[in-house]
Amino acid sequence: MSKSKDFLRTIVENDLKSGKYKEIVTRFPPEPNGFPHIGHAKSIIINFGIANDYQGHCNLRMDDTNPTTEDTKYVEALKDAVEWLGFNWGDSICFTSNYFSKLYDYAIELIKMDRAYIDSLSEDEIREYRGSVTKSGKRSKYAERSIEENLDLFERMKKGEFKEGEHVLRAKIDMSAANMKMRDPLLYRIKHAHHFRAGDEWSIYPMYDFAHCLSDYIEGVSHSICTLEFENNRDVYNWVLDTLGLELPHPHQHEFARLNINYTVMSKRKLLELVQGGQVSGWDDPRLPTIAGYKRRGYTPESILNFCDQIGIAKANSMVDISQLEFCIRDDLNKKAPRVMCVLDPLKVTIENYKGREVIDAPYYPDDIAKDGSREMPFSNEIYIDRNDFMEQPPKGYYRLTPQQPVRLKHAYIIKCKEIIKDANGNISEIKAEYYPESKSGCDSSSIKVKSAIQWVEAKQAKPVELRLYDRLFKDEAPEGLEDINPNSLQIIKDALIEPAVVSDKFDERFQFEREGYFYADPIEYTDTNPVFNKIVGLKDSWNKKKKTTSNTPKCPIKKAQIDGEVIPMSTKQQGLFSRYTIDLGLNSEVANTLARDETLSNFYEKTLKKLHSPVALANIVVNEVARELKQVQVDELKFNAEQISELIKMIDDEIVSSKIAKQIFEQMAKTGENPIQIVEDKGLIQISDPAKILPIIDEIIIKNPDNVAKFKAGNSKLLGFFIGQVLKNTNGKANPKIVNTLVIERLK
RNA sequence: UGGGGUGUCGCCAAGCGGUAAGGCACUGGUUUUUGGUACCAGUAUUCGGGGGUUCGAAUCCCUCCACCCCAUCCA
Repeated sequence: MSKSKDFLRTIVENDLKSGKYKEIVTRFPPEPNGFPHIGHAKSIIINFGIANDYQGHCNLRMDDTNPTTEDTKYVEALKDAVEWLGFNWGDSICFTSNYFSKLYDYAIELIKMDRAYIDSLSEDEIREYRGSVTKSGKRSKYAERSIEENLDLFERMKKGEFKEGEHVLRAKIDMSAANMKMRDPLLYRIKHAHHFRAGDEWSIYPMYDFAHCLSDYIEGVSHSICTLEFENNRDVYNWVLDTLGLELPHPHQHEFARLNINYTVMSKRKLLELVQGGQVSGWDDPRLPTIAGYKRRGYTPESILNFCDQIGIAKANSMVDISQLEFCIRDDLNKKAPRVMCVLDPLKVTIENYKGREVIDAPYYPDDIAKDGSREMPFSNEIYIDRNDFMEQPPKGYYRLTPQQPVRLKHAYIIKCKEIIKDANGNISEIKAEYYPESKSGCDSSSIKVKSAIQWVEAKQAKPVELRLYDRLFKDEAPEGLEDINPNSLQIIKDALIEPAVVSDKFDERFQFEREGYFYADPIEYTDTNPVFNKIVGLKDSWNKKKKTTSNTPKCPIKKAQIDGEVIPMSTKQQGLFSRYTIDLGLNSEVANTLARDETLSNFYEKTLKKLHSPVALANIVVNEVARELKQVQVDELKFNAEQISELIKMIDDEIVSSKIAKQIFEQMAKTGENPIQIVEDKGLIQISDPAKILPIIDEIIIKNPDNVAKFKAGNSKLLGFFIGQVLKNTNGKANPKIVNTLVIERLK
């Protein structure tokens, strides 16, 4: 856990520390209308992970408020995903549909408070009345219905007396809110649909904005973590809980950026399209980023967990490179998977000087993996090697078998090529070779040096095996649609040859096929007579890469030209202030500009000026520090006043305190409203300017950090900040930084 | 365009006024009976741009720019 904390855990820790919540409760709240994908995995890992880290609890909740799209089979897939990733949801899973009657009661409460009403506008009218992002909306005339009428209508909606679309329940908030989500959001709609759990009991179903916050509340959730697109919904979330006057503490919503990975799609809609359109074989197609797909392909839960841990959690929309995921599965399997030999594209080799046959005992793991186990490999004069591992006219740097270059058969002998047999088309059909009898693996006395060891299988006893090689589903990094599909995303090899022990021993279900990649016995279609392996991921291949990079695309760091937008011109009044500030008071134009354009700020500034004639220093603190406070609160809410600011500046002018300390004092003033002079007295913040006091500290630091001294002397001037920082730290910030600065430079000369 | 967010290496991502973490990718080298693994080394004079404040700014202030989300009776 040396890794730095993500922002959600920081929030959780602060909330725990401040006592806002006694216990951490999170939830993973998918809608059961599709198969979960790796983006859900990220959410699962965040929610369950945080609950685990802080001894809390995470609910698995099906957000089943839309009966027309949801189904039990998705519930099962979701449960399976959570379980596979190794998390536990406790006694039972939650369903929003369990709360339908509670939710209904809350809605009635809202109606009784006159904070919700039955609207009878048509769907189109509702849309029209909502306005747009730039135009405010207008409220429906039905908003004026009496509470009694609303209550009556709502009950009849529930009973199913109306057709779909005839009425809806809406919150009464603000039709001209800048946040579109707050323009009287819909709370309930009529749906005469069969719900996969609630059956036909309900004719009305709650909307997300109403159901979600209340479900969280009902379950005692403390941190309701969702993705960025719900940021605007947070206002509604809080409105519902606040308006109902629910007992504190309320749950709080926090948003993070959803996961995107290049060369794939992550939206449920697009995934559904691929499945329904037959572009893939189903939700568990190994090319899909679904949990079912990864599982079928052979990914381990650990690799997904690790991946999510590596990519972190933040609020910036981002696109993670697929190579990061591939690294994680390789990294995991490298430690776990037994190595075996499989020849994807067999080329027959006859070893002419080898007689008889033998059985070689070959370990499953290489020396650098501390695991035991071995299998028997038959060997004879007829074997197969991969067609790639022989070249008649090799390029420079080719390590494998050539007419001139011998090669080792892994775990067996060194062979050399004697003759190349070709068919009528000139294709190589067989190699005649010779072996070196004294070169056997483990007891090699031949002293022949070879550049590499290749995989092979014995011809008679090798088993045919079907291999399914997967490539990325899309050829485009950010695919838009079906036209971006990679036509070669699936390659099936029917006649690969594998060593017999893999099928007979069943040592494991995931293997590394040496020099090829990691493969997984297909959990559904594998049989002993027709073994099928899915390629999980290839090994890194620096040879292949080297060949490709010859036609490297040169990097052209085209920097987009920054366009400077137009600045709104100043009013005449502002211009007057501006020239007074620059000409009469000698402020720089930037500070004067900021001041002149901001009336609150300039008023405040004028007041400080009355107490102290130090126009530049006062302007700086007002523009930089006071402005920050004013972003949070109104002027009349400020804890400090202009007079105190003048006092603070006076102390800087009189060199009683340094500007660094002044910031510290200012922060305290902003927090408590204490008088600056009082703060200085209480804390003894008077600055130290006496070189006699500072020098010994500098010398001590110089002795303690010989490396940095050397670096500094070698020209690393950035280190000046380090030394000054150290001195300031040693004096609790009280040393006069200007003096420290000159003293340090002098000492290190 | 109103509102809400986000910009730190090719891709993720720490950092919250005092030497620009880490991972992936990439490039060298060492070890290796996997062109794998492991190990070592290299890789941002600079944090979207421009100003300002400060002894000192990725961090504070101003301003501009770019991208994402919001006008489903979806979630």
